[in-house]
Amino acid sequence: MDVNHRKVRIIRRSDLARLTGCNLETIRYYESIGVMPEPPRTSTNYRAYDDSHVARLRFVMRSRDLGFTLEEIRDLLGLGDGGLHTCAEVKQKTEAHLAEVRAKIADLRRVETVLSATAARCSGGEAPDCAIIDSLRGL
Amino acid sequence: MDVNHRKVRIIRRSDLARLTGCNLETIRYYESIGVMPEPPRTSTNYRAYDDSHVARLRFVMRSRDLGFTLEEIRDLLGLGDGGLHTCAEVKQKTEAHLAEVRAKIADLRRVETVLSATAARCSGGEAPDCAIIDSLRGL
DNA sequence: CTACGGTCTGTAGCTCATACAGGCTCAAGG
DNA sequence: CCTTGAGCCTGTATGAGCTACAGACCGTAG
Repeated sequence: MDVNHRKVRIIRRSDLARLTGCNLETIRYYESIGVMPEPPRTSTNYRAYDDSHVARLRFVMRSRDLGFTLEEIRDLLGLGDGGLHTCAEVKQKTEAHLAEVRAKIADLRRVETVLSATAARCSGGEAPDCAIIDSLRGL
Repeated sequence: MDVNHRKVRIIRRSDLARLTGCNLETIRYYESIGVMPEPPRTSTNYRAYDDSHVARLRFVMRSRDLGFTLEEIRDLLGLGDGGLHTCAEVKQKTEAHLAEVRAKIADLRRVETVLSATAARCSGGEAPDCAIIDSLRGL
């Protein structure tokens, strides 16, 4: 009869951090900006999370890894005024983001080309003169 | 005999912004953090730049475009305590940065793969259920 | 009972800018 | 000469996305 007791065993903030790999303080930050819900509290005012919070935070972190902004994540979660509610809306957002990611890759490839060409021109000597510096100067 | 007069014609902050494409306020910001030097002032306290400032700011902006942080740029310019003074040091910094850029490209490519696969699975319908959301949830 | 560690809140700091308020200054037009 | 509008000056606020710390409270092992 204390099955209930076992089930209700709470997850503290530090546990949630450990379970998700999220920084402890970031959890509180996410709560403050509405990306994570305000959890129930213990009688002594400690945050009491459960499995749903773990899943939600993992979702948030995974989306962040994929480069979505916190605003977009709020949208994806269907929160806030402009929450997305249909699959079509979510797909549209995802594709827009995908386009951004591809543009960023193209940018970085240009950067890579310039940097590797620049480094290759460098003598690597002890002198303060440097081909890299010169080329950054646009000489 | 007023050759000197012609030579000393000053570049104002707005001119520097126009010549480099840098935002007006950003110039002042760069000065405050030591990436740009404090220029001489006119008798009425206006900043008085010259060609060397134009070159320097172009160097900074080009480096920023290539993804160097302002801290790294300070290093490249040989400023501050840990200023780089030899070609070898500069080359080392450049190659480290190049490695970061390549890592970032690899990251983004993974993101691209996930996002495009996810978007492809989406029905795009009117329903609130969504394959994208589900896959972000890690189901 | 006393330590030590975890939690609470609020707030400051970080990076890389951008923007605005309120006060000077400069150049052109009347 | 005076006015007017643009441009400059300073300091400070804002933005995202966190991170960190101070000072107070709580909880548990020894």
